[in-house]
Amino acid sequence: MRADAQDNRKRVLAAAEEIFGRTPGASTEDVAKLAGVGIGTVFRHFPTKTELLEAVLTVRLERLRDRATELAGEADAGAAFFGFFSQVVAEASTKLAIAEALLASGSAAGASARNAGAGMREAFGTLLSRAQQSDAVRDDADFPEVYALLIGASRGATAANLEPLVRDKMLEILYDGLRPDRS
Amino acid sequence: MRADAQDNRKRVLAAAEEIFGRTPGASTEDVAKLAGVGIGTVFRHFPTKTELLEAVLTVRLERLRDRATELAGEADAGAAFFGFFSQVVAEASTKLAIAEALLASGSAAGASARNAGAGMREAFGTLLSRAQQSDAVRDDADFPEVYALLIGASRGATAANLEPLVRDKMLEILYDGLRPDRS
Amino acid sequence: MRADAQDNRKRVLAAAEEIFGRTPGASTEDVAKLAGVGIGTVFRHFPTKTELLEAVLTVRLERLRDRATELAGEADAGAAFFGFFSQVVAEASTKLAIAEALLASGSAAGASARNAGAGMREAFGTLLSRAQQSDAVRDDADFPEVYALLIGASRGATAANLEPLVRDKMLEILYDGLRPDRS
Amino acid sequence: MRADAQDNRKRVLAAAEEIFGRTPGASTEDVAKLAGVGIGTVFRHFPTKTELLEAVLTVRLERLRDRATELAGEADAGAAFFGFFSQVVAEASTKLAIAEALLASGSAAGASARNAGAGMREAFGTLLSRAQQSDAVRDDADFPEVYALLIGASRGATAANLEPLVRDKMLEILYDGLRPDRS
DNA sequence: TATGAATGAGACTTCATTCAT
DNA sequence: GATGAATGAAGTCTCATTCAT
Repeated sequence: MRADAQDNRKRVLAAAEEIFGRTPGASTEDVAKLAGVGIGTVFRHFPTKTELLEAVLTVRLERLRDRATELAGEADAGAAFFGFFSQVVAEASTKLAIAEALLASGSAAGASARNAGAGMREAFGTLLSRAQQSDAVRDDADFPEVYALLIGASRGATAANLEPLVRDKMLEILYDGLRPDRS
Repeated sequence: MRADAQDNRKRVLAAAEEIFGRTPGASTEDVAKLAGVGIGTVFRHFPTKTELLEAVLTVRLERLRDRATELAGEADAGAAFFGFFSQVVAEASTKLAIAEALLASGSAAGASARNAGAGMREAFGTLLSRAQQSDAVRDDADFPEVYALLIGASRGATAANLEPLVRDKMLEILYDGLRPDRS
Repeated sequence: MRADAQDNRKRVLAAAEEIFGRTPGASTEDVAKLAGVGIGTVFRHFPTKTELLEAVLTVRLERLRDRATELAGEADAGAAFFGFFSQVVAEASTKLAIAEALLASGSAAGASARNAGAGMREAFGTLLSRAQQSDAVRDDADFPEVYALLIGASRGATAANLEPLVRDKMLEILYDGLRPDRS
Repeated sequence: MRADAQDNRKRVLAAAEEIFGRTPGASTEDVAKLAGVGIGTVFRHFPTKTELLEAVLTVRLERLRDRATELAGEADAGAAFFGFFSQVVAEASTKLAIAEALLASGSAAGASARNAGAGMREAFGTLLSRAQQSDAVRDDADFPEVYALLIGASRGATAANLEPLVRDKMLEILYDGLRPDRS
């Protein structure tokens, strides 16, 4: 692919992330406008609106996966786990809007997004295991429910449009539930 | 209003609840078809798609409010609180889809839905206070964060499409966080 | 026809005259509301919106015909002619709106309105002849062009939404053209 | 704008002028069909039916303004004035239908049409003044009533669907009224 | 007869997608 | 490759007309 084509692809992707993060119902034309390209260019790189949304979601998920992988190398496993959890929740609103837009487009996420999601979940699973091994998280919490809590906290924070302070208090309650019994 | 008109109104509302619960992006025509009436009838009862969505959401919220009010009379305040919490989460998926559809229709919930929402929150607040007075829920948990947890758990369960078993384990963790310190 | 049916018919007609005079694009429902009857009643008396409009127009035209016939008996033929002319122009706006509504309904005026129109034109023709015989109007002005002037002045006054003063000055110019040569 | 787009814009405008001139209540689809383009194309060039109608009306008014301006340079001021008057009346029917369609679309003419109208009136005012200065039109006729006569004659000719001969006789009467007193 | 709820064709408008330039 | 004009299916909503109550 030519260099300028590469460039355009990136600009479209960035524009899409911004627009769909704000307005899940935005039109493809809006994306083109923000990216500063013609609408034809958007469709050349992403033959379908669904594919564009998937690409955006994939980028987001890969970023999270990378962050999780990075944190997996840290010494304090508990801090790594809870730090990642908090960060995901803090950044949730944009990503969720995108996921919803994708859903509304009438398609479950395609292969690439699914892969990125799987990678992210795997990395998060590692963080969880290590936190449990170092006694920072209770042992009887299995991955599915912890992951559901991550999703739920993200969505709760987004939907209620929580102030950071309230969000932190919500997470503190949740983390208390996740920590091993102190008795 | 005539009896048959009442009937149709109910059928439209029921159809809308079912359809939008499944497919937030559904068309008004779909609702009419499921209700077995002409599209004109839908618009006669709900002059705007937004109003239809609001009506559906209002019904849902009123149902929850009534349930909360009812539980507020029970002897075991802790059981009442956690029972309501669990029920809301269990039934969340449909209601959430409706709320999303409403949002996508470009309007914050109107007066009636807002009222019903406020009523529901108030009743839930009462359940929380009583649970705290009877030492079933920790005292330092204020309403905003607890409500955010309710929303979040609902959305998490819905989004992840959790099996009941996993959902219960998720809630168990959450409830542990909400209970007073066990030390 | 029963007395109350007669009554309803009149009320519908009056309401239609008022509404269509103001708002040529008004709906039949609006007429029913103003008349204080159900929409079914409107359609029972006037099976078609077009027929309703025609009835209204017919009433108007008959009123004008009667006025012209009445004036034909007056002594001063010139005063009668110009008086009628001025009155028609002054009252034009409502009637025109109705005629337009009828036109927009996609039908030339039907039999009854045509008859009433013919009657009115005939009476106006008599006024003109008598005015010419008494030297109040020039002899070389034939009916078609004088009638066109009547229509035109009516429409001009209506369209331009003239103040009465300007309208009178306009008519004065026109009347000067209609009077016999002053040499 | 690309050449082919320019072309289509013109074709749509021409089609609209023809259709709305004949049938004020015509649908946008009809315009598209006559123009030989998809309905989407009509809306791309004129995002609203109202805007399309305005554009058509503006074109018409600008044409008249240009003609008036052109005539203002002629030597015989009287001939210029009466010539313009006659031409406006002769071409009135189409323009009027368009103006009505615009009115029915629920909007007073927008900026561009208003501007064009003002320009036309100004140019017509100049024609009038010059005709008065050269004693071709009576001095006590002010602009408002003369303009009302122009509108009225146009509408009268249109509404009555006059044959050219009758129209000319009507105008002759009107012009006699406008000329200075011959005594 | 009166009522007003039901109907559905048709209007305007949006937007994902295609294709000539 | 890029552009943006063209397309038309689909959605929301209106309203003349019909029909059950």
